[in-house]
Amino acid sequence: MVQKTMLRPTTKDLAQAAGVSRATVDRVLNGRDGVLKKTIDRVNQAIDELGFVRNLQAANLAKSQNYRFIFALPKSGDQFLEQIKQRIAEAEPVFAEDNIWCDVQQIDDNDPHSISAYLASLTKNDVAGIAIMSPETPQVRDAVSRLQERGIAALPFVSNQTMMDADWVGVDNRAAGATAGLLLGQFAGRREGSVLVISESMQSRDSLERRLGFDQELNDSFQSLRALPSLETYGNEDRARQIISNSLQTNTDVVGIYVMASEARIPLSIVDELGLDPSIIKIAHERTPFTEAALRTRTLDGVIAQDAGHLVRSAIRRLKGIVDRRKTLQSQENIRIEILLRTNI
Amino acid sequence: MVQKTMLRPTTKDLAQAAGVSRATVDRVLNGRDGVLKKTIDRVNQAIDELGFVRNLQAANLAKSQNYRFIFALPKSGDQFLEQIKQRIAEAEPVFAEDNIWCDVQQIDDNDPHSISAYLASLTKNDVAGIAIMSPETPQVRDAVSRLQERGIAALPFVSNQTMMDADWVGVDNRAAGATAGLLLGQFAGRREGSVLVISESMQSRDSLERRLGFDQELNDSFQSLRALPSLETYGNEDRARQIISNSLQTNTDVVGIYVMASEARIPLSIVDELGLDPSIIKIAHERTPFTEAALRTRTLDGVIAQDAGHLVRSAIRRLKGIVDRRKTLQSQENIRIEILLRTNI
DNA sequence: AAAATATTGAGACACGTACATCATTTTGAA
DNA sequence: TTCAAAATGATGTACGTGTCTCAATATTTT
Repeated sequence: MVQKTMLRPTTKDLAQAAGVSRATVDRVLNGRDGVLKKTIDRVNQAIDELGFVRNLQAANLAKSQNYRFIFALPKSGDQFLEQIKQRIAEAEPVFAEDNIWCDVQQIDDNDPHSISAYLASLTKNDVAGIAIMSPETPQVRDAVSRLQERGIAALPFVSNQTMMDADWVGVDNRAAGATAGLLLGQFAGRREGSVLVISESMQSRDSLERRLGFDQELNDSFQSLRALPSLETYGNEDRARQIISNSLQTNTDVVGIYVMASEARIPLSIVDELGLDPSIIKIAHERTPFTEAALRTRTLDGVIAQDAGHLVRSAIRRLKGIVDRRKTLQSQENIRIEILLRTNI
Repeated sequence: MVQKTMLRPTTKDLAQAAGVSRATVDRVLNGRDGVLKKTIDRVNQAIDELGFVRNLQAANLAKSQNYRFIFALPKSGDQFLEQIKQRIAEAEPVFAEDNIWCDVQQIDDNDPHSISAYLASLTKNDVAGIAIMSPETPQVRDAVSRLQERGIAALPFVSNQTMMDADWVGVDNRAAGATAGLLLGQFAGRREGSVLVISESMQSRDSLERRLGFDQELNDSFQSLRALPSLETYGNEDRARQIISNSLQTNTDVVGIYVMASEARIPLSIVDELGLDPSIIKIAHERTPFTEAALRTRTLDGVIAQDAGHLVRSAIRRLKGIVDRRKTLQSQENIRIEILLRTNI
């Protein structure tokens, strides 16, 4: 049995080392009560000495644990949302072998009541965890807490959450805006002039934070550039055309355009129609088929992105980590602010 | 048994659906012979119909499969190598619960013979897979093939492999060099002048490919910039000081410096000593404590990096994927060329 | 001291798959 | 038809843990 000593210790070994029975080891490991503190310590000491790590696979098998996760996404969506759905679908067969099953549930994100009603309807039997992408409202906040009380893992996902809450999946939008500012400022060289800022709406926290970071960076490091007030398209193409061309007529010294919205296609097509000086620096957000193509054709100079696949997988891993009550790897779950240029698409 | 139908099907269900015994299902699933083609088809059809996915955890338990992986790294190392070792150590406790155990083995990478001797000594019992970071030589190449023949998963890691071989973990160094070129070119604005290129040695494939991409990008898009011949430091500080100051005296029109070596500290400190015009654009490779600090203090304008943690985890997942004979998620294993600016560190 | 309670032990079964053995059926060839 | 070979079935054990039940102690209370 020389080999035996090389293998990882089991609860049986642990019981022997601690001088207790397997039943007691189980009581300690799973935090059941009715065990003397002295005994608990003895077992924990043995755990350290042996370097015991529970076999998660065997444990899950015994519990017939399965990981059913739901991604609650908004109904109406841009290309970035499509990317996310695609990544979820892509991840499915791979995660399936790990006993992880993901469903997408699309919810009307304009109606906080319907979201919280949906969340309230979920049982621990239906689902082990849920990643929620929705604007932050008190209703949703409440529903999330109540989910957690019922033992369902819940995780804010990508969108619009307060920075206070460390427990979410997404990027620091202020830093993303600052990065956009730095890139635009540097790319503009020593030119002077104003910068067009286009967003879909300044209602969302995303937009506000990006704008904050962008302005701050421009103020700090590129004082020759002047950021104009945000133009809000409300997702309406006609309106977008109107306000963009208006603004370009009024401001003849535009040297840069920052498209803050995660749907860059409409604003950029309009800018393209207007036939501006190609030396004007254009920065947008999120990797989509459109922005990729635009980078290649040099219609776009840079893209600030968060990797949709990474977001999805990180959410899944974090949900699983919560269910397993285990430590997650912080550095892995830090979603990076990516900079895409035409050379590193 | 309403619930039962909602759970994932087992081999038992599969046997029933296919109208065969569990033993035959086992024969089909594990590719044993002595089964009629007709029967195999019937089982496969049932697999599709039921959406059967084998329970990897249960299978591993039954096989008492364990994943022992080795990272074979060079002995001599820069800060980037330190980063990698740190990430491996960091990943350890997290992967341990998944029954994955990683060891680091440091090898003299100047001696191809000692590497291949080491690789030849490994048994399938010792180790399930190995990630190898070493310059490409015929000896190593051979040793790797022989590893695979013996059923040990082997994976080129990070360094110096031919682009031909799709099965490796690392970034496209040509694209990384091009990205450095694009960033430097754009950041330099419309200035004209020459660009200092500093490397440790042009012997390695890494360096050659980076240089290739860098030059190509400068030629294509920034013709006002002229890249000087590579300065090779050979990791020697005195030599570095000598050749860098020499070059700067000869070329008074330097507007940018590209540090291609993964060890940026020495060249950049020297440049710093010489007290150059701070408007000179400086680009380096790899995230290290030094480059992070340099970005913050604006000593450095941009860093092209590959995420060490991502590299490590990707290698582990890929090795595990090979051992499990399962499909891996391509998009996940694509190592991104990261651009770090001071706003997105 | 007796009774009640708290703590621990011993053992069995389950989870889904791998793997082995032996029995039975089917098939093909002589 | 008969027999051997091939194909399939039936069944048991193992993997490491979770979760029961019931018995055996140890400790406290009355």
